[in-house]
Amino acid sequence: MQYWLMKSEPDVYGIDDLMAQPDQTDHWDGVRNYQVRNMMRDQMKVGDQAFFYHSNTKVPGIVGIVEIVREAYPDFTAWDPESKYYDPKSDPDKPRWFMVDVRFVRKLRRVIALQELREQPELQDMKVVQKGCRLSITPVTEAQWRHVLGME
DNA sequence: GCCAACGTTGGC
DNA sequence: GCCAACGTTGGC
Repeated sequence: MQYWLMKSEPDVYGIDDLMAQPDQTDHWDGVRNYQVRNMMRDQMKVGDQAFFYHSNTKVPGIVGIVEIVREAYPDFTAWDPESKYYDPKSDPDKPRWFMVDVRFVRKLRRVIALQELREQPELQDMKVVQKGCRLSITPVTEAQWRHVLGME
């Protein structure tokens, strides 16, 4: 089992939006970065767990936990001209972009702010605390996962 | 294949 | 809203 951190802007799609879905499950659409696509497509497995992270907000940080419940399949928003994720270069016969389905597991008892993560010597190597990290999905080691939960 | 220009991300 | 970081695009 692997661990991940998945970023989303709460103004666009926050953890409360996921909780409001039927089965508290939704697809993670809109990934338009090749590195992230490759991780999602090649490495993410059903049963993996991920931190749900709120970015671009007053207090960015980890707010909850989700689980991968469906492995990568084509991101159909790439073919929808009405979607803001529309990509005319994605050929339905050879999909360029992929998404997974995630299910809400729980909220953390409190938000663990990016600032706090940065203060932890044990988390120096965590991708999300590194300068200039713009990937919306990053891997988390088991040690990092446990450490974050210990801060809750 | 280089690289400047441009666009996006996301913390602050 | 600013701007640093960095990915993508496209001319050459």
